Amino acid sequence: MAVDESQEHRRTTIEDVATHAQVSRAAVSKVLRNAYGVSDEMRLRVNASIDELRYRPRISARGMRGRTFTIGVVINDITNNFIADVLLGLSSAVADTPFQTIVAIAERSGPAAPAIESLYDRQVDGILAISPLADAEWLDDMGRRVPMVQLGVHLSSTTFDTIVGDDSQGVEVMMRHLMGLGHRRIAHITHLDPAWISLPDRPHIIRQNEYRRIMREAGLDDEISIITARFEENTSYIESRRAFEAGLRPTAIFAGNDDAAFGAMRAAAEFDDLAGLSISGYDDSHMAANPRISLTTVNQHGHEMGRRAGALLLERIEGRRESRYIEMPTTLVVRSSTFPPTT
Amino acid sequence: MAVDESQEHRRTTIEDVATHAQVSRAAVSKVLRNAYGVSDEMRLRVNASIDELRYRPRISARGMRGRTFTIGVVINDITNNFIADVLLGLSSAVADTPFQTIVAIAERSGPAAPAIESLYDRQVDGILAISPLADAEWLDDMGRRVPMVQLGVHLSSTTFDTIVGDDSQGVEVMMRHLMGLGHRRIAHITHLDPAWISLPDRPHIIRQNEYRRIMREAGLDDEISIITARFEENTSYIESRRAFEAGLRPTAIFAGNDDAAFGAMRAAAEFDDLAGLSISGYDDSHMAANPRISLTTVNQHGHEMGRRAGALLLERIEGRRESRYIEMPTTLVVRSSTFPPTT
DNA sequence: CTGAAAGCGCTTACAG
DNA sequence: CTGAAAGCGCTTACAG
Repeated sequence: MAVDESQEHRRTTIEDVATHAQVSRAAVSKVLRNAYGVSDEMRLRVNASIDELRYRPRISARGMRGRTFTIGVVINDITNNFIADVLLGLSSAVADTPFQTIVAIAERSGPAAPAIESLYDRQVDGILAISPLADAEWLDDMGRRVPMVQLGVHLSSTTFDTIVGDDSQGVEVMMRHLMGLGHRRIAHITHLDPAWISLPDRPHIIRQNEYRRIMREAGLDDEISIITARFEENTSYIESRRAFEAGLRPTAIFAGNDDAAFGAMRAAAEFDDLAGLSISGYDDSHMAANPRISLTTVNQHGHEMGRRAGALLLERIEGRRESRYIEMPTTLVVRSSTFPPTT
Repeated sequence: MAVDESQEHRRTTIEDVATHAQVSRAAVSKVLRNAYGVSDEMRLRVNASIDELRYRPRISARGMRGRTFTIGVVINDITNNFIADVLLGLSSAVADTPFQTIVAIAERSGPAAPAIESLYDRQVDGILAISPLADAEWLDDMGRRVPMVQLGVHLSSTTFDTIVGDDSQGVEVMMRHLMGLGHRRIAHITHLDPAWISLPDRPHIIRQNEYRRIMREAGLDDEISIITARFEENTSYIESRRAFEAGLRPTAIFAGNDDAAFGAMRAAAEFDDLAGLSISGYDDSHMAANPRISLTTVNQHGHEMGRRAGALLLERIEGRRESRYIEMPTTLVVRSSTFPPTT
């Protein structure tokens, strides 16, 4: 005997508890959900059995009759500090509810659809999609199928809620800061989306367009120069380096994201005549505050965005159907990586 | 009519597809799973209906009769680069399988149990627990319930597999490096676990013990000094600062983790007489390579660890029952943050 | 208060 | 090749 005891990972079920406590499955179910109509004596007995057998109900089975009490989040970059802040904010909004959060990680520059569908297949009660790489119509359709909040892309929908940072404002305060210091030759680092996506309102596109607009309005059309990289340290390093080698000599670089700014820093360090280059970013990630980095950047208040996204999602799960569109202000954080031009 | 069409988020079911394609549910199920015994004509018809209705089977319902094809990962720090590398490695191992990965994030210094149980409740087919903050017996019991691999803690079990970095070796090469540069007054920054946990073999404990052992064996008992912080930039900044204010003046600091090293850097920058302080870390995170940081550190090969963890987990899911214990070598990465003592 | 029964959406033997 | 039926582990009306 006992030969196969640990072999099969058989789960304890509600039936086991019912047998052990000598009651019906329905009774166990009621105790589980604190439903009305159970005697104290029965409740005690059932709870004892639950503890003794270390029973935990399967969410799947539960989900067949209703909710799974699960919120799914889709992200595409696990090291991104802004996303980490958003997740912390979401946690704070969800903490006192019975909902659990699970995260699906989409491929870095790959489509968000597989990750979103994977959550949908697992029957989450709601989805938070962070800057998803997906078509507007596809997202619309998804919003029809499951309560959804989208964070980052300036895209309003009738089927899901949207919460974005005020990217125009963020870029404006940053550009005003740089121009105020006396910079005119300001380059911008942007993120290249894969060719198959045509979603015009992703944050980096807005930032790039605003950069162009502000340069033009300042009469600096000729100084506009864009380094096309990715919002990631290494690609930004490579592309910045390539641009510097090709002769680009701005007095300031405004990177569309902190990681891209870090990459530009690394590249600039390799050119003696770029010692006086000002560099700024976007996101106010943790390392931006490091004294050796001390990056001027734009804080998007990710924690608060995540918290509000969580609140919106809970409302939707509870039945709200009208769409919300929220734009949150940003804050300029001035540090020592930006200073007046030295040439 | 049509008043409630978008109101209820009703899902398309296998029944809907069967009706639409004029076949039985069993037939749809077979097409779904590419099972034998379906005529080409029927397959075509069913697939057409599936596409038209955009039908996706519920994993929950599927899971009731078998697997959910889901791997659950538990992490406690979303911004940690080492963990990000592990996740990428896991993805590469799981990429060509039907398994999907979902992540549950445990509270930063809180117990891992709720996150692990949440995955278990959702009936994942296997769990990868990264440096879980949990009792050994509790983990043992969990391993009996579900295929599990634990990464990080030097803890061998009969119910789950373990994969760890060779922390002793990592500390040894780092200490040898520092001592080789001529350092004798070497301080160590460690991580403080919450009081309720008593798992002696977490990585930072091993690192601290090795540091002590090597110092003693070098006859440097009197120079041993430990800064107790957390493996996180800000706490490390605060505690390092406090130690410096109290008069601690090492020539080198070996932090048990890169983020802790970054915090120490920030603190040291505030003391003029610490300009010649060497600082090193552990993990080889992305920012360690930044030219302004250029941190000497230990690479744990997180990607490879994650890949092997994924392979172990798949084996377990396929039925292996004997436990594996794998220890992976580390590599010293020397950069410019360490140099001979200046005093 | 308590429990028998139906049902959620799938898959799996099993007949035909 | 095709489908009717049972069953997975829960919850939910509904009787008693």
